[in-house]
Amino acid sequence: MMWLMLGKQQYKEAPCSGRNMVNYWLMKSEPHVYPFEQLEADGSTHWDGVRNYQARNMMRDDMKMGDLVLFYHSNFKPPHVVGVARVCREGYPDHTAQDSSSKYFDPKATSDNPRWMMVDIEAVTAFANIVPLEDVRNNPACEDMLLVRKGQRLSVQPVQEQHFDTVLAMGGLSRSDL
DNA sequence: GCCAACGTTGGC
DNA sequence: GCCAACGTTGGC
Repeated sequence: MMWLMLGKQQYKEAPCSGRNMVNYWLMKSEPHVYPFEQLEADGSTHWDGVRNYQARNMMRDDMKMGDLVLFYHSNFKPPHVVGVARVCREGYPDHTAQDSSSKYFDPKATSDNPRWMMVDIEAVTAFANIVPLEDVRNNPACEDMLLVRKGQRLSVQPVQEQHFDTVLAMGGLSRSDL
């Protein structure tokens, strides 16, 4: 079992070593900025603009090809999980940090030290029905899920396998739909 | 719009 | 290394 520190808090994470091991994640997007429907239309996208070190470190070090991602719509009523995506390119520099015309520009980022990283994800499938945050919170099986932890705000976060399966089922899907 | 929770910055 | 000030996230 691996342990991961998030701020001052420590929590358990599923083992992430081993060649055939699939890990699970949740990524947040504001639907008025980049909705899941856009990912489906695009096929895949690079996840630029993350400017948080913990999220960066996970994209740089931990997210692997084939890892499955719960796609979450934040700043929406109701906030909800909308579908499943998959990591299709592992961590590499976020070029928008070096683009002075980008809103994600960071003057401290250079080609020698890009500072911020991203991954690519591809759409897998939308849920049959969206899963509101409140439903996740009210499901005892999701009690320990990071998403429903008070004060938690990471835009990229690890998900335990049993939580992934639970949310998938709440969305009306099963593994055979992926 | 409010505000709790958290992260970052920078003076000391 | 401490910590106050500030900025951001994101649910409500």
